[in-house]
Amino acid sequence: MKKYLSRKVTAALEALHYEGRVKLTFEKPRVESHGDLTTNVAMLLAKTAGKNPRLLAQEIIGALELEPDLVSGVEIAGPGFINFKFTDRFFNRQIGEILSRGREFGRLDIGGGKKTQVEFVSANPTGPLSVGHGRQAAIGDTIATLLQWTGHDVTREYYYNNAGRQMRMLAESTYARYRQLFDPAYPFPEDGYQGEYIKEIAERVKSEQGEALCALEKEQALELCKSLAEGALFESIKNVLERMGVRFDVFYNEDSLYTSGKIKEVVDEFRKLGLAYDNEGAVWLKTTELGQEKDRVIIKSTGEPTYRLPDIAYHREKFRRGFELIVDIFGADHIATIPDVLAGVKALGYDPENVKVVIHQFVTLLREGEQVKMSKRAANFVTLDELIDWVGPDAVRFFFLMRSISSHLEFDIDLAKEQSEKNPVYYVQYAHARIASILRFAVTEGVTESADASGLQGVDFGLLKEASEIALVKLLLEFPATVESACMGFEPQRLTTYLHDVATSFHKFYHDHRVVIPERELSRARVGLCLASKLVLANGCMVLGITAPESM
RNA sequence: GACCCCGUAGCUCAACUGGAUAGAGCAACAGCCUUCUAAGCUGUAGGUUGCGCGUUCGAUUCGCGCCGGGGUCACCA
Repeated sequence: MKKYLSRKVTAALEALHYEGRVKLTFEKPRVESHGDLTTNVAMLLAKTAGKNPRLLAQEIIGALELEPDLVSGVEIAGPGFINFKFTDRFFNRQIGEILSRGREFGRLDIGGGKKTQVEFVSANPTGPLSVGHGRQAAIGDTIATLLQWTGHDVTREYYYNNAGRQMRMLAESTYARYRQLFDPAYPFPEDGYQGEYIKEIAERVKSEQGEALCALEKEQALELCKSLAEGALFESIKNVLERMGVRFDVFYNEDSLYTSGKIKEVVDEFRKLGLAYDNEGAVWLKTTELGQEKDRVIIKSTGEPTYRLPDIAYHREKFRRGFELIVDIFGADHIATIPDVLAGVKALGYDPENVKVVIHQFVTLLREGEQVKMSKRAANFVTLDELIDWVGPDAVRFFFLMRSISSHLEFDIDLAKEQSEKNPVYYVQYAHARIASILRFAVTEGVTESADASGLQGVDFGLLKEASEIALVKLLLEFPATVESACMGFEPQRLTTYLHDVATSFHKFYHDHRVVIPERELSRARVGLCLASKLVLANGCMVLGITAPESM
């Protein structure tokens, strides 16, 4: 549609010798009465041409050569918009295209097979995943799928660290809880992890090992506790991710950066570049020379690196592994680390433009109208597992994706739990199930042989002329563009909003017109429209990672 | 104090990257099932887009300054 008009208007501009002065764009007007597409070229040209935009528009229209069976109207409106209206035929003939592309409808080629990595969740195995991780999992997984749908070669990656201070504390907490099973007075470390899950892990250690750890040297016992706790936590993390339908291709261990010498390599290289120096026993990175406000420590005086160093090394490895587009999904609390990492990567000779950092804001849970305060240390925090238990994986994913990434997300548990029939996700799924039901009925009544496109050869979709039919078709045809804009802007909420609109448009069509009717040809055309709607809903749900049920 | 995100209907949020008359869902009110799923549809009401300047044909969107909420500012990750 845009392509067609773009060709025609360009030709007109050339005929008038206005070509190349401004960028020609078409947009879908918000208001339906303004037509199907609009362009503002006349207004943009007005300045350089020194003419009234409405007069210019008139000139352009005069030079246009359009086919009347495709375009039914062209008019000048407002300050100088040129509005185009297409014929119903132009739209409804494209239903056939949706049907023939089927489960592929909405897929695009624009990525050109670009090797792309999406890193997300990346929580260290020190506790169960929180609802915040859940939002990240939903966002990351959906962005990854969107990238696949737009023709990128995508790797989903989880980066974790099973060494360091946090893991040490995990081991000590587990060990203390274990010892408390035998001696309730055994002291618990001051900064230990308070959560119940530590006690559960300790119970597991006891059932597997009995009293054996009490007899061991403490260091040895801690080592054992660490690996048992890590194993248990990773198992639960993978389990809950699986419940959400998230599967990673690669789990990348930070430790491998040390054992393979990559960390040292980076430090040496910074020294060689004159970007690293020693001061007060620590190694500093001259981030000031890289456009930052102050220099940063990369190796502490204790000899341990700060998080920046492995992060930089890791990002370099991403480039070295051949990723052309690197997408990092981070929570708002990690925002401060990004400039250092990007500056470091740039200093090492890689283009930070190829790293897209997507930062999402936090999730607030509401229960009985009260905000649920959450802290990993304190015992009161809602895990992702619990949230899924309450509202189900589809609602969890959909809710997490409904809001724009940069907005705080408020998740009302009671609403999602008690009034689930009012969830938008059910609204969308219901539309899909309803269509499935109609198609089954159409088959029973002999309108078509099967509930797919195979029985619809030679159907004349031109028979669809009703307002709610055409409105639905137009909306369905916007699916690929919606996938594209959701992907390019890293804004999955565009898709949830869109699917809700499709469901609304379908419900309205359903309400206005019966599908299975005596007029056989019209009935078959409507079956085609139902099928096309079902495909768009199903494909959209697939991208969002939620189910599209055949019945509810 | 510095930097980042947010501020849109009573509530939760959209708004296709600067377009025309700012839209949905809850909540409120009034209607619609003898018929393919009423988990649905139709209508009413609800707004100075936090406030003020500026940029231009045109601003919820871009810039500056305030106000309010959240976040980050370690030799923690």
